[in-house]
Amino acid sequence: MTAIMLRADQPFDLDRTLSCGQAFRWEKADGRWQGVVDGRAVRIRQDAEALTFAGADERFIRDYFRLDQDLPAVLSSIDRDPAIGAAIRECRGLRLVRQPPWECLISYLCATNTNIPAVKRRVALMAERYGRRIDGPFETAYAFPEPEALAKVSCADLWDCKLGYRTDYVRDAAAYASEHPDWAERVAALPFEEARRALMEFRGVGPKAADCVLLFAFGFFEAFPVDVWIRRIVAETYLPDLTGRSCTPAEYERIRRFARDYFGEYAGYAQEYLYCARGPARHTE
DNA sequence: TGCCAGGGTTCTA
DNA sequence: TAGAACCATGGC
Repeated sequence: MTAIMLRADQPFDLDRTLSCGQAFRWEKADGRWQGVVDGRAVRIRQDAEALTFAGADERFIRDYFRLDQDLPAVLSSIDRDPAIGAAIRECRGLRLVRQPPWECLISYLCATNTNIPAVKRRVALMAERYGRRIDGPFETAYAFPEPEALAKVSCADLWDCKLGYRTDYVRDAAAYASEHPDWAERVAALPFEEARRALMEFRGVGPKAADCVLLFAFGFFEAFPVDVWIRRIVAETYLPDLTGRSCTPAEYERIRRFARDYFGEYAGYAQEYLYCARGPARHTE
């Protein structure tokens, strides 16, 4: 086991960070989190300012959890009103992790019109069946399958991973990514709006999924994904003239541009804090 | 049992 | 171009 002593002036809340719904491969048992990230089976726990972990080195842990990002400065920049202020107080220490782009893309392809437990199940099934088995600090861990591995899977077998109508989207993305292994590097090198358009070239990736991948994998912090929860919060707090229940493309565009102008370059952090602090109907872990 | 969920695509007017 | 229909599944 390796330990990091966190700086008192740089808050970090492991529980908030891993339970807020941004990543789908972590589970908590006996006070410890275990998950699979980028081919590593990682076990980690937090006791106050001590972060103890196995399965990865300190550099990887710092990079994945963005421990070197100045979180107080980020939160100060988005703390614009009592609503986001309350979310910041409730969830202080939540950090946006740096997810592997390929896994993040497929995870959010699987996250359309569904709930978080179902997404976790789909991702876990794909990993168990088509991912590489990993030795680590806990038993039977599987890496998320590489594009080449998923591209070879039959439609029926992928369907059996509970993907439903998303099956063809995953197969198409796997075929493309295996033929263009530099796809993520090319997206990362683009300006934000161009990167967004590039991600939406994948069939099954619309504005919401693209914004999630930009935020959670590529570190475009101005991305502001609008799901049903965020739309509800924005309508109640910031844009009361929003009508109806569905989010039309024009409305999505209006909300994300409002958020970028209002919260600034770290609007994505505001989104995640509002999402994490949302009301009592939250999902179960 | 019905509604809802980290939506997107396709069809139609 | 906007709105409606449709899509599979699982939690509650």
